[in-house]
Amino acid sequence: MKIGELARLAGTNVETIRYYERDGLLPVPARSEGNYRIYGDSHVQRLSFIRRCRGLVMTLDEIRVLLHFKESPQENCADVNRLLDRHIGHVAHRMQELQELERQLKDLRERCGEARDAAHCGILDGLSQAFVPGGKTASHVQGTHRHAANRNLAKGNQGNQV
Amino acid sequence: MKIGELARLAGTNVETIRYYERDGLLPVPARSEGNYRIYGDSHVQRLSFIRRCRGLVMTLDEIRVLLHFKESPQENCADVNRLLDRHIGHVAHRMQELQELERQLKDLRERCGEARDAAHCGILDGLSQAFVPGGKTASHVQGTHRHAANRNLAKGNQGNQV
DNA sequence: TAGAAACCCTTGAGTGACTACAGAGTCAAG
DNA sequence: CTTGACTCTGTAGTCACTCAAGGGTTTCTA
Repeated sequence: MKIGELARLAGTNVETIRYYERDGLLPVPARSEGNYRIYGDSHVQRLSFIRRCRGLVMTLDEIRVLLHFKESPQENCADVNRLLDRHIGHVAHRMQELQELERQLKDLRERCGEARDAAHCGILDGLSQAFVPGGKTASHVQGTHRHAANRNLAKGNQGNQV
Repeated sequence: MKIGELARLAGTNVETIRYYERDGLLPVPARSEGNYRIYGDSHVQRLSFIRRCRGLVMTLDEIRVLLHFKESPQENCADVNRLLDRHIGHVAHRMQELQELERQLKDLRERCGEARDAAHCGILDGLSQAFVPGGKTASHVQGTHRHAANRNLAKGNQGNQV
């Protein structure tokens, strides 16, 4: 099959497939006479695996580790477990941060019930004072502002994220 | 004061300040004889405002709107309220996504209790099957994977996020 | 069989909000 | 006068794509 069909089957778009190939996540496929990439079932499997992992907001590097284990069935999978545990930790951590963030934002929102002139807006006042903005962040799960073009995965944003 | 002191006072780093200047968030400051940027209290105020907003995971564009209102005290602040409401919505949405994500990851993790060979790892098995990876994402709040160098704000990642 | 439409190719740039680095200049202390 | 801390500009890198230009190939329809 050609790249367009692979894209449809795996729910990706074509540029992403070519990007994964450049990035070494997908093997370089055969080419047709007209220089078109030619794929088979194994590519569908592998790409689907990658997209499912991305749907779980793993980084491409994490996915690389998982792919390595898929290809080395005799190895011990303890690293897979560790990777997933760490990833779950990231997600949990990010959720805590967001909860704190939500609390702060709601606090702030309550400072200005109705519209008035900006000089007396409680929100702007609040933002001008030094309330403490939580702590540090060290996870990799992202994505609240995302405007367009997310086709069918929980990408959240262009980086990777939990 | 010079840029280093401003950075310390506002809890930013120096490159970020220059970046904000290029990006139009901070006014172009005066220069010393030796071509050093010279800042005053108003810069500290403004930069701190920006960093507090960033701590609440607002985008630089959102912050630009807020700065505009701070500078136009006679205008009606209804847009400020709207902006914050939308932002809170983004955060809430992202939290729901993360909850779903956590559920899926924990499901997956339970498939492989202890280490064995990768050929029989329930996690790799699970990732190879077609469980549905949630829905689309359209927020802008990010950040679970973030590895280093987050100094003192809830950045989460390099994009912006809720 | 011609032409159009749909598909594919490569290359390069753009996204957001920084971060890092190279190579040079400035300044204060010892 | 040297050392080291600080600053300057400019450029490239981050992450995971996404988009567009400018061309070639294949397939469908008239």
